[in-house]
Amino acid sequence: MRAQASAAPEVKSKSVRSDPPISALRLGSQVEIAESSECHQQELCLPTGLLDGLLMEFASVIVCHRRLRLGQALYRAGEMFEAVYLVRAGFVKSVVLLEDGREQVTGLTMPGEMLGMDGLASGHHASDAVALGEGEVCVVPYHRLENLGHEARSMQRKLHRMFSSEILREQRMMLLLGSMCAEERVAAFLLNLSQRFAALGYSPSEFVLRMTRDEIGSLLGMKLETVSRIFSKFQRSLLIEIEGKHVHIVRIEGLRGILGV
Amino acid sequence: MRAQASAAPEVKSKSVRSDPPISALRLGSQVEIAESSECHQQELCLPTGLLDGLLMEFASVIVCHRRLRLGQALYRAGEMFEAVYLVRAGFVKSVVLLEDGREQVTGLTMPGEMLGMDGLASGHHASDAVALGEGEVCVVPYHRLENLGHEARSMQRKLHRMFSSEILREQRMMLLLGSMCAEERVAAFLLNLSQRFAALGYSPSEFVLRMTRDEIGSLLGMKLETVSRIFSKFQRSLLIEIEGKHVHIVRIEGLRGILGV
DNA sequence: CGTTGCGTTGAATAAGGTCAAATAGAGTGG
DNA sequence: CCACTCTATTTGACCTTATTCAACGCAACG
Repeated sequence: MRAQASAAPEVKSKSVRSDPPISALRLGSQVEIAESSECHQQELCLPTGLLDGLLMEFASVIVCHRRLRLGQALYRAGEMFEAVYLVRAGFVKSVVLLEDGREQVTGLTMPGEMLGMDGLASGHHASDAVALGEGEVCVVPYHRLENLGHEARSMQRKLHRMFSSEILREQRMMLLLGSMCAEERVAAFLLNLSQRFAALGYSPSEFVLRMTRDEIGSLLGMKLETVSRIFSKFQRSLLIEIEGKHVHIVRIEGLRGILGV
Repeated sequence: MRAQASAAPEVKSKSVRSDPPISALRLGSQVEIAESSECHQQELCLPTGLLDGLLMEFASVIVCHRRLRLGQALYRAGEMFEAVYLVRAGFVKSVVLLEDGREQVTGLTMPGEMLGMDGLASGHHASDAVALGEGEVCVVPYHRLENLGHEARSMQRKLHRMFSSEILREQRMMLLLGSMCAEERVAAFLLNLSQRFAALGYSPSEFVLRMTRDEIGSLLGMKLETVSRIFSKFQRSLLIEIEGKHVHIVRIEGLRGILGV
């Protein structure tokens, strides 16, 4: 039916950007990171100058950038762990596979966020990291991080906090998967995205999903049909407008209400 | 309310111990940690001399031990984060609460394992840690860990691995919650326990659950009745024998089969 | 010895999953 | 530029699974 989003779905996200990009984000100091001039305009990216605290802190140990295209893997499960990655532009999904072929999306990493920390324990990555479109990441070799942590106590602590944040994120995910019904999960998903887009200086009420219904379902522990039905239901209740991957949150309190907040 | 657990059920776990406690565990070196003489005999505890790599490594920064009794909290959500904890005896569950009162058990920590790392990111614990019976933990103040990591690079790496392991554990939990049916979850739960008991030198086929059906259900994302039904079903299929909290795994391959392994 | 918490079980119900069909867009090759 | 294919999405009908509600047994406890 309403399959649409032809020409420029990605471009839209750009037009949607509303807040001033270099707005009130707690920036500690300035940073000598390469300008994101190479960043494709059609991709959601970390606005130049708007850099997450993390990204700034670790700027000095970034050895290189890596471009990714749709479906390309940053790393795969089983590969040697050598670096963690800061997403600079685009979206990356993390996927773990069960022996029997089932797979589950365990995370979605947006610009300004870090991924890859799962590989440290065993020395090998435990999941696949796959780009959901064009993107770019900063490569942060682990041994450099070690040096950094060793030299400055404050750095060490930031590193730990980074790990801990990932633990928290997964904890919240477990809560979602373990104790929410399908509607609540989808509402929580949309609210979470909204908040993260806002933190990047983009509109919190209008954005483009980078995942298919199937991927969203995998992340939220449900089937793609269920995701689709719930999107449609939210639209009928005038909570959102959705057309393909383009989402407009109309009544954010309504979504919050579903979560009982 | 939930006061129970006085004398008997715990004693069973002792009689169950079968493998020699000081068996083939990859111990790196010996350790100068206080003997676990104070360890209550009726509690499952880290056998003297059998210490997890982690526990050994961090022995020098353990400032004190803390006894816990049933239902007592090691920490609660919102409390200041000051230390992580090594479980020496007994079991501890981690619980996170939703605003609306719902709660979910996010983890079960057994002797030799560490908990509390969730508090680092914000400086406040994000979950409650509650003892599932008598127990004892080693208190490892975070600032001491920092020192350790700062001084020795190898220590720093071990610390990171510890964090990473927790991330992996939660990732596996997300997989369980997001893509397994109820029977598979229960089978995975039993197999996981079996493996962890074995690592402690206890029988992998016979052990005592320390959680109620309700707590198990919360951990596995299902209702207590469902847990009970599945235990009964496994018993009817002669995969396990179960009587209250006492479990005997009869056909471990059968359980593995359910997981499609 | 009644009360209370925990566990088991059955019957009814609800939530999601499965299967199938229809539509539309995006991409491909001529 | 068009025909064709492939994939993503939506929706309906039906079915399976797990939850809900309720009853009951058991053991510990005051």
